Amino acid sequence: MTEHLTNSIQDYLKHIYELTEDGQPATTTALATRLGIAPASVTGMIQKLASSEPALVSYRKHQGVTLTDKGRRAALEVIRHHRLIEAWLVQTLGYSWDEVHNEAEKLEHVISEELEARIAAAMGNPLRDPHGDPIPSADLVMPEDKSMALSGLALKQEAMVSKVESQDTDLLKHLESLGLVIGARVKTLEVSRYDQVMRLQVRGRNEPVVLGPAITNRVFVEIK
Amino acid sequence: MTEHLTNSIQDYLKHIYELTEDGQPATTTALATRLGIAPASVTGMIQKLASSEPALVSYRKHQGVTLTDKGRRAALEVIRHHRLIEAWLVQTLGYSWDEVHNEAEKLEHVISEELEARIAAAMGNPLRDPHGDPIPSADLVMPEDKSMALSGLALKQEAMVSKVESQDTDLLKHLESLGLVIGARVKTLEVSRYDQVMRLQVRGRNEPVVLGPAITNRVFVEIK
DNA sequence: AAAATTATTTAGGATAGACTAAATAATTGT
DNA sequence: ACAATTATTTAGTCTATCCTAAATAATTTT
Repeated sequence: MTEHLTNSIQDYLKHIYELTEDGQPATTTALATRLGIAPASVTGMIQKLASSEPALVSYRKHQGVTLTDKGRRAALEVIRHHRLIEAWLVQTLGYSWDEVHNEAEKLEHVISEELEARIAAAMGNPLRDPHGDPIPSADLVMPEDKSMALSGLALKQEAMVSKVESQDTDLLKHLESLGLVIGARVKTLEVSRYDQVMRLQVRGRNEPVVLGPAITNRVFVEIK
Repeated sequence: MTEHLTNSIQDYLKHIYELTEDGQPATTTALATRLGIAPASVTGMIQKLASSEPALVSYRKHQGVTLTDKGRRAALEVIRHHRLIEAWLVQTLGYSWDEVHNEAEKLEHVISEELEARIAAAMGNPLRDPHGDPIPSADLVMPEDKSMALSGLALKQEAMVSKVESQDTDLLKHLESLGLVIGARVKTLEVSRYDQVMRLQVRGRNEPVVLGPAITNRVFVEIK
């Protein structure tokens, strides 16, 4: 019984993947929040995914959900689609990074493997999407992500912005105006670790910028 | 009550549009065949579309269906999406005209107006898709289609191939091998009108080709 | 024009995936 | 450790869209 993966199921798997990246099972409520549906509905779907053949998730009451191998591969497939599409729309249709998310959210479920391959080939098999997130390879291996939150950077340390974890258009536009885009070089001038506030020198910019946790926890860097 | 148009409803409207292009209402069975579902299911959906506010189709029992103005605009929107996407995939990802149909069939339902506009702009607002079908304009006007079936050409008449009405990959490949692609110049050498068989000179090709109705009724031409 | 055939509609169900309200389990605060 | 709070699950519904079987209407044949 080769189960057809509906849009809805693909979304569940994608979000479970993201919620379990820290190694912890995903909770019903967290999933419900992300999916924008009621917790009770999530429980129902989870039970179905856990008892399907083959099972896509592994689940024990009140213990949260994790992906099985099958489920993980399906999730990576969707994530690969999403990130390739974002990169493609930005590169070929002049979208900006803050505009592509919703479009990719819909397209990710309907492109064929053939189209996926053509998009990837047309762009030379990119490793990152416009937000800096790694794009799983065609054989569904997620590239190692060596980035760390800006808030984790030590004093006087230099690094390069490698990823921004947000789909909030306003925030993304703001970051752009600060020069905090993928590839930007930064150096910490002052850090207040407790509340994750920092003063930062952005290469190519005269004035340092002062950032709060809403930003320092969402902008990721790699030490060069 | 702004009804959300589901994929399913968009498909109904698109097929009703195509079936009613000859001015005749679409029958339940014809629609069912095209949609690949049971006639009874079509009746149910039609009744719903006819009684929605605003109505998308106009319907009287046993008399078939036609589109209302609202319905026609919705159908043209889907058709515009479909044809723009076909043109786009062919032009930017090297698809051939016989491969894009299924892909467009899925994408047509999920692209935003914004993406539609960007695709159209990137291609200079094309008037025809790769099959030669007219692409409705952004304000949903279908360009006049002056083409006629190849089988309707008179003896010794010259014309240009302007459209091919088929999604059959094998047929499309065959036509390609005969040189019968959009833009090809042809001249009728011999016609057997009764059974729609004809012998045709294709410009740039040494030997004439002999064609039966499976082809002469699906290849359309414009007299230059 | 009656009979036979074909097309269409009605009636009754199924499934997917959401919801709410109520019940239960787990966690947190004191 | 017990009470209060929060998270999760169960039970029962709802909507969209499909299905099959049976009934009816339209069309075609004779």
